Amino acid sequence: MPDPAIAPLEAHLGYWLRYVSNHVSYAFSRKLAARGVTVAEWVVLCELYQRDDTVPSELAARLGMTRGAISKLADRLAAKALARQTQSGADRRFQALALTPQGRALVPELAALADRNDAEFFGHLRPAERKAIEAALRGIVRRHALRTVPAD
Amino acid sequence: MPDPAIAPLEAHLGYWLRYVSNHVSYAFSRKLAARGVTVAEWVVLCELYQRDDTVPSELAARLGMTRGAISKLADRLAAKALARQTQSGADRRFQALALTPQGRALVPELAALADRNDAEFFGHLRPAERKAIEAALRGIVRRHALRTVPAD
DNA sequence: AGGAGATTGTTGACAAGGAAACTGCCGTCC
DNA sequence: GGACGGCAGTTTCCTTGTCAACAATCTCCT
Repeated sequence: MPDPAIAPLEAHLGYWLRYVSNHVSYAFSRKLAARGVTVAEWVVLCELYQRDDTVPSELAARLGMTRGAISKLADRLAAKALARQTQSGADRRFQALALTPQGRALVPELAALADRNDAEFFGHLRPAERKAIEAALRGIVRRHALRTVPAD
Repeated sequence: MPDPAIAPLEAHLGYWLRYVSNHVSYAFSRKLAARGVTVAEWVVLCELYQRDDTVPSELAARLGMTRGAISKLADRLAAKALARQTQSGADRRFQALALTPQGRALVPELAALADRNDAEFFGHLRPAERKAIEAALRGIVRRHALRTVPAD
């Protein structure tokens, strides 16, 4: 008896999603690497840029990462002098993160790289097409009540 | 002077792509974990199912992974008795991989999980919508001539 | 023939994240 | 007021992948 036929990987939408997503992230990571930053670090920097003094556990929840991962990431950012721990609140358990001036100055440059990367991959799509895809993806997020989970 | 405003992460299509892709992969990995298999292992098993005696370097190129990664992956599959190395060709450098009977029997079950996972996330989309997204993603792959992540 | 160069798979060092145990710090309940 | 449970960060170990160096093997060119 012959082996049962199975659907090839390319028949799954999830396959193409992951395929393209990996390439987009990879291309972006190359651009960021030229500035000595990783994608995960960029995401944290971006969060801190928009809301400074954010607490690690908050970041972990928002980015879908472990507190342990954030802890190490914060160390790396501190080693690069892009962020530092602050002791703002009264509760000494909370050790918020804040951008250093260097970090704050860097974010807009990285944001430009992000814009460029997105345009590079999706700029050729017609606006309606873009909107449709984004709406579908947002719809999936809403349907599955996805909130916490892996950033990478 | 106030900080320059930057586009939020959610303004980028790449963000949503990665977000959803990570969730889909994560959900799939949970299903596979129940069978003691990882996503990377599943991909290799699937390749071998459709074309046995595939050479590691070919797998590496096709999957966008390093030869070293494939080597370790092959070790893991061998340890689980799902695949084994064969010495089919004349060139003794090539040590092709082939599924064991257990591995071959397992693949259709895993394929069912993949089908279920895909349906879970994308089954609610109208066929036209599905096709449009897949076409857009395929178009991006074609436009950028993505085939292999330049691993080295 | 025979050696230079390329290719294949393997191995070791490193990076980055998850899981779980551990350390402080806080609030509550007696 | 003091022990106890709960929460925030850290640390340790494990997994998995890349990178770079390596040995074995083949190809080609003279």
